[in-house]
Formats: sequence, C-alpha cells, structure tokens
Amino acid sequence: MLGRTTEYAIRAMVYIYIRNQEGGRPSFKEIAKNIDSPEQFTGKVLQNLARSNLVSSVKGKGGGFFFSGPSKSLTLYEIIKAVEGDEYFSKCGFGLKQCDSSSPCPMHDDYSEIRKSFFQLTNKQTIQSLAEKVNQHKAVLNRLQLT
Amino acid sequence: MLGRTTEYAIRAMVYIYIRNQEGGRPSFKEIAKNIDSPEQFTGKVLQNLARSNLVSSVKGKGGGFFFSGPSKSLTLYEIIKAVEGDEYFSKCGFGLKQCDSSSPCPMHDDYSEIRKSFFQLTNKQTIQSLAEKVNQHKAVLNRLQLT
DNA sequence: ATATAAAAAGATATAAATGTCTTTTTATAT
DNA sequence: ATATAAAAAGACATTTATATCTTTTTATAT
Repeated sequence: MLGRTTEYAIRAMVYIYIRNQEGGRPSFKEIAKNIDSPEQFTGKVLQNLARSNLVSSVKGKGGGFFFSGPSKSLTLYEIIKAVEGDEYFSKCGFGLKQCDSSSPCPMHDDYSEIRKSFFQLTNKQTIQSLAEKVNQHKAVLNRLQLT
Repeated sequence: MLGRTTEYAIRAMVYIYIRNQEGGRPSFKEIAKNIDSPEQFTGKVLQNLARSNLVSSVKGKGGGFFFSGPSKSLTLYEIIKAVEGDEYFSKCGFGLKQCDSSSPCPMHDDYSEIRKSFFQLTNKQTIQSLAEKVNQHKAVLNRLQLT
C-alpha cells in the first residue's frame, strides 16, 4: 500500500511529536533508533519532509527535529502526498492510463469506494491522533520500547 | 496499490478470457498489443501464471494462452496472491514487523477495515465478472479499441 | 574563540521491480 | 519431413526504491 519511505516518514513524525511533547527535539539518529529504521536514510526522509515544511529542524549542537508554530494538526494525507506524490490518490487500480466514470476500467466502481475510504482515513488520522494512541498505550510505534 | 506486474497479469487474463469466448487462443504478443503492456515482459508474467496453473498454454504454431477445464471462476485474489505473494493481504499499513489487535500500530483498526474491503473486492470480482463488463461495453480494458 | 553536535548535501552502493534481447524447445500446419 | 509460429528459458539492461558513506555547513554549548 504505502512505500517504506512513507512508512518511515509517518513513524518518524509521530515519534518527533511525542518527544516534542516531552520537551525533546530528537536527532534523526535518535528517531531511527526508536522507530527501527535505517539511520542515514531516515535523515534523508526527514530532510525532504523539512523541505516540504511539514516539520522544522535546527542544525548544530542541541538541534534536531520539531514541529513549530501553533501545532495545527497534520494529516497523514499531507505526508503521503509529499512522499508518494500527488497521483497516489488518483491512480487507476487496474493500471489504465485513463480511467474515470465515463470510461471506467472493470474494477472502477468497487475500487473507487475503497480508495475513497483510504482517502478518508488519511484525512481523519493525524500525527497527533496517532501519537495520542501511543501515549495512551493503545498502540505501539514499533516492537521496541520507547525510551 | 497493486504493482504493475499484477496489473498486467489481471488485464492479460481478462483479455485471454474474452478471446477464448470468441474461440481464440491469443499469443502474448497479441495480448500485449491489446492491453497496452510491454510484449516480452507480458510473456514472462504469463509464464509465471501458467506455472501457477492459473492459465494454460500451448507451444507451437497455433498455440497461445487459454483457460482449460470447466471454466470455474477465477478471483482477482488468486491472481494477486500468485503475483504479489501471500503477505500482500496481511502486511501492516504502518510498516511494523509485528502488528495485530493485541499489539496494534496506531492505524491498525481503521486500516484493517480497508484491507478487509479490498480483500472482499478481490474475492468478489473475477476474471469472468470483469470480462463481462467489458463485453457489455460497461468498461474498457485499455484506451485502445479491442480488435 | 573553539570544540562539538547536529542537519544538509553529495556521492555511491545495493536491491527490487520492470523491461528487453537472444536462444531454445516444441506443437502443428503445410 | 519441414517450415513455421508459438511458449519457455536464459542472459542482460534499465529504472526506481532503498540504503550507506563521506564531507560540508552551522548552531550552540563550553
């Protein structure tokens, strides 16, 4: 469904948010350790997210990643769009270059429904809502314990 | 959602089914032309499907691909499983190695719903049902006209 | 000021998915 | 029998995704 890069992106953002709440500003090394992702690659992913202004960063000693401004909620949709690209939510499930209700692929109707549900999920769930589940011990970020 | 290889697989199978109904037994070159896919690669994909006994083939002059036996219906699920592998329908949407209701990722509940819907779609839709839509001009296999 | 610790950047490396080219095998039409 | 047309097989080639290694830049703690 989602590429690994996107999975790292979401997990990393949730981790950053949680550490921010605790007053921390984690480095990508700390993040990678805690979400069980490759260190340098996670750095790259975060670099891109920062470029897209989905997260902030400061260089130098004591620096790291954090959410700035009035913590408006950040939907998964925005992250997925930034990482996977815009077409992700409109691609035909059958692989046709052109597919819409006027000239549908044979799966079009059923598939549209599911895509819509997924779209809604990604617009409903936010980094904040996921983080809350983790905080309330209703979900885990990975198999390892959070430090 | 689905890899390109799987998309080719499904489109190819639908095309084969339609041609079979007309009494034809298409070659992978004919198939590729009509579903707008790379020729040789389509050959490989069909070779694998034939290995998995999801379609039959005969070599030699006049040969090609066809469905044998009492045309039992073939679900998309079976094709997807053969091409993408078994884990496809159970992978965590968040990328966790371990994720289930006892130790869920933060998206687990919502995502499970969607995965279930998709699973149901792929078990409801068959090569036959898709072919029928195409036959009834309610859907198209690709942008080009079928010959 | 200087050392330090962090992100950013750049250059590669590896793996997986996708695609192509060539040769071999094999039915079957002639 | 032979030519032909088809799948099968094998060997590469390309592209995209994922991952690592090294160097540079830059805040800030000391």
